[in-house]
Amino acid sequence: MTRATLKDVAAHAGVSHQTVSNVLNGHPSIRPATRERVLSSISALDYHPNQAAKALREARVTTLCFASFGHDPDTLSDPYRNLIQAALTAEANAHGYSLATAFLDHGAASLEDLRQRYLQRVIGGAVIIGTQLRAAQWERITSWGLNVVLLDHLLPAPAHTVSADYRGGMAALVAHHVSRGRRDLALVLPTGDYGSTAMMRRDAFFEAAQACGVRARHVDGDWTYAAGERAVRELHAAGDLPDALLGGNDRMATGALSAAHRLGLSVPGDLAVSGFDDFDFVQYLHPTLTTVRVPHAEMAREAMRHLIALTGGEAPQAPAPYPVSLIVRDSA
Amino acid sequence: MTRATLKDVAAHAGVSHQTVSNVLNGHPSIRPATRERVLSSISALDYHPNQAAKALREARVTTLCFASFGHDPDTLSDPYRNLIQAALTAEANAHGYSLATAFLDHGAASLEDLRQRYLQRVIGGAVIIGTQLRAAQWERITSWGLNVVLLDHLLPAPAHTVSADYRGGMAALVAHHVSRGRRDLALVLPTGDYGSTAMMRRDAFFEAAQACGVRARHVDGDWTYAAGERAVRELHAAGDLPDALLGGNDRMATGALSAAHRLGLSVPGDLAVSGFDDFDFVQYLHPTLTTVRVPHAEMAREAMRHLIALTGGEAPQAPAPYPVSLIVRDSA
DNA sequence: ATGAAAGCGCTAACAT
DNA sequence: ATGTTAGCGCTTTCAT
Repeated sequence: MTRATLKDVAAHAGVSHQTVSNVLNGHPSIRPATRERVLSSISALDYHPNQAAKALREARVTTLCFASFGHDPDTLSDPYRNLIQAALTAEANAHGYSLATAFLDHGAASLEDLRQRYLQRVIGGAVIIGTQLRAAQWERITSWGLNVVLLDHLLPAPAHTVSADYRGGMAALVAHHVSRGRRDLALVLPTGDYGSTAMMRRDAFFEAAQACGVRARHVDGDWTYAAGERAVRELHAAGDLPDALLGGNDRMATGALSAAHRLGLSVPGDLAVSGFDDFDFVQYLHPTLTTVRVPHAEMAREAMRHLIALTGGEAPQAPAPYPVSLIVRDSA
Repeated sequence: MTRATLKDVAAHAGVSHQTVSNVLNGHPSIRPATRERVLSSISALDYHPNQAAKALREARVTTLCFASFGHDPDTLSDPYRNLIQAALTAEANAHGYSLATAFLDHGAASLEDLRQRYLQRVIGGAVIIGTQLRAAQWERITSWGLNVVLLDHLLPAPAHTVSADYRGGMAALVAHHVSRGRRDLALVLPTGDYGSTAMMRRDAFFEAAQACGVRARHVDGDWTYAAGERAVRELHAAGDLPDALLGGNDRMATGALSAAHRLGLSVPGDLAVSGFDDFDFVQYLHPTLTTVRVPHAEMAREAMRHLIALTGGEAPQAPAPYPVSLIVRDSA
């Protein structure tokens, strides 16, 4: 079945193809009668504009990209990604853009792939989840000229970033643990590259703990369930278990809970455990998880709006960090 | 910065633009010397073909679509979606296609959106997760002429489906529960529409239970954590708790575990709990979850290969159901 | 083995 | 208010 083109509609309505185009693009100075005739021809022929032709002629790209890290199933299946993807897709579609996906890693090939898609006009911009992005990679990407908005990353302008008030969230969390009598806090987070919010949260953690006069330590962990479990097991094996373990995300907190169960530790009796994100499933853990809620979906929508503005040549204002909130449940 | 076109490369190499095109598309009858010259011009000018122009001229679409259900965070954040999306993306990119995403629901708008994208030549085909697809929706989609491959759905040809051996998996699972002394099994699954694998698994469940001579019942649940929790709570409230609860997926099993904890039931002592999927996080539940592993990623790759073949005008053979395997852990 | 001409479906610029 | 001409960047067809 060969689909109708502008010309077919024009012939059917007895006007020039340009008039049809004008009607479609809402141009002024079209006689109502003509407009009516064109519109009825359009629906009679079930005409739909060819986006490829439009894109070529207008020299603009109608696909944007969502890039995130993770090849292993554990990282891939982080609910975080899904929520963000859904929000980005909805926002992009609402503005007439399609959203493609890219999965990055720390090798050269995945970045090269993204660059190819940019140079071939397949994608016009990208929202990148920054949590695992390394400084060198960021520099490469910016050197291409691709419009990029970073989620969960904090870099000075001219970078475009959307982030949450992790500093405030961490301060509230530490205060909560201390108010419950905890005096020896361990935070599991990746070491973090320049601009990473992990770095910022770690700093906020130490500041807050120091202000409260309690012991604070940092344990390295790469966001996975396994990392949370390992952290607790190693601290326990070293005979230096803290009285509160702060997971840098809900997955690591889940792993920590699991390790506590296996070691026969009671939570929160022997060890308080908290997370960061507030994903759905943490209400179904045992015990239910105390965590910091981060408005990932709203942040993603803002990032997409920002990207679309950039793509349209605007210079949108940097959004303020999004407020987070402490959700107290049973684990801490 | 304006990017190089075929003409620019041609001028730089001192040949016609057509010759450059021939070199790029690996046409025969190009003198090695010419070819060399063209290639060096290409890299000198950092030329990259414009996909929009190519797509227009070749009248083909280079973007495929991944469509799945779910607007609520619980469904959205099912790890299932992520694993499948990553596999589909990798396979699509490997074949030179981009992958867009669509989120469907049971309203008319989301399907209309998909249809628009098809008619506007934005997407050339789709892989759809069938678990929540209704018969009426499926009929609408097929009426368009869009190439579609269904994941986790079972419809007779000419539908294209990729599925797993759920029947065999269910039989093995029931046999396992019975071998551990269970005599009263409850399965939580949606009621399921025509072609849904939920329907097939439910049938297999009753057949297997009957063959073993044990009691079997079906409880309605919509794949969410909340549904699993509700199932256990309601059975318990009714004073007719089974001795094994089979979650139709890992999320519902997780919810069931949570309910058991809150009701003070020991697992697997008072109640055995099993899942279906084998996602990463079920190893971190307490107790660890006995489940049936489904090779979602491999199935997704096969679905994408199938779709790409369809898009290329081939008539690929229907793949056999993928084998599943019982993973015994602590919960059953 | 290479070049010239035509046109995919659309919009921008100009003419009427 | 509408029609005509030109061309986005590429590939297909046909000449040379």
